[in-house]
Amino acid sequence: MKVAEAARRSGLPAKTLRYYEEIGLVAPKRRDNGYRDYDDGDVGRLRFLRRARQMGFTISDCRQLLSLFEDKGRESADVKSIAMRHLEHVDARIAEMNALRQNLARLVEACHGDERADCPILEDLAGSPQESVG
Amino acid sequence: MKVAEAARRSGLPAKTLRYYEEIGLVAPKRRDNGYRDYDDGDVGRLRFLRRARQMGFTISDCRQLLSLFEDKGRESADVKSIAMRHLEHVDARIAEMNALRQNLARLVEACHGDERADCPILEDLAGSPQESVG
DNA sequence: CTTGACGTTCCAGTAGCTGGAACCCTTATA
DNA sequence: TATAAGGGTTCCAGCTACTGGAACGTCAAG
Repeated sequence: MKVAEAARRSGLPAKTLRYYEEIGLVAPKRRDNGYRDYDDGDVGRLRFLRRARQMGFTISDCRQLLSLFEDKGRESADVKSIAMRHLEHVDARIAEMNALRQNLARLVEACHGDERADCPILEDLAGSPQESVG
Repeated sequence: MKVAEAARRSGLPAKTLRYYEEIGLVAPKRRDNGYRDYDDGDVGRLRFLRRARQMGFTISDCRQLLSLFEDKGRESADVKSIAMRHLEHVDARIAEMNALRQNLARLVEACHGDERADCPILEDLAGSPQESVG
């Protein structure tokens, strides 16, 4: 099938399919006229990539996961190790975001938000003059 | 002061100071020899930017916040509006991340992670063959 | 033979820096 | 006075993971 059909079936934009070929993730055959020719296996790999990306795996992770997916002699420990590393990364990000969120919410609440110039948000960003920067 | 000292006092890398000048955020004077010459006001603006960036504001938001910071006739409502929009954005991201985290944790738990090829993580990423995509 | 819908490649841009090359300025020392 | 060290400068490339667009090729229908 041509790129538009593979895009429809995989749920990814055609542009992304071309990009994935460029970086060596999914390389379809070519027809005589130069058109890409995706088969069901390619579509399966593309769907796999779409879901892995949705889960937040990097392209580099996806490359390894896809290779494990194709390798019938794989060990599930290798897959789990990638997923666990990613989970730790996600947890760290969530913790950061939550901390940041608390700060931000506190400032938003403190700001009266009217026509006056006085603003705790700006004051906080400016910081106290004697603070150390290290 | 020269760029290294301004970097030290603001807590930002010298590279970032040059970048911020390039995009028109903080433009120090120049000495005759072409060296950047930061004053205390510049350092204040740089610290402000560092903290705003730490809070997750985009450079575009930072530009507006900095301009409000400098404008003594500002209305705090304008600051609060930017911060609230950012807070909503952060909340949305946190919600996404939490959902993703649940999925990922479930899969990691389900995978025995040993020498066997069988792996629920890969199965999930591959998806059920009859699932709809469109 | 033209039109239109597809396909192709290649280049640039996104956000926010970061690294590095090639070169300039200043000061201290041999 | 030559030179080396340790700043400074500019400019270009690269990072992630695409996305938009230009310029052009291919194919089926009218």
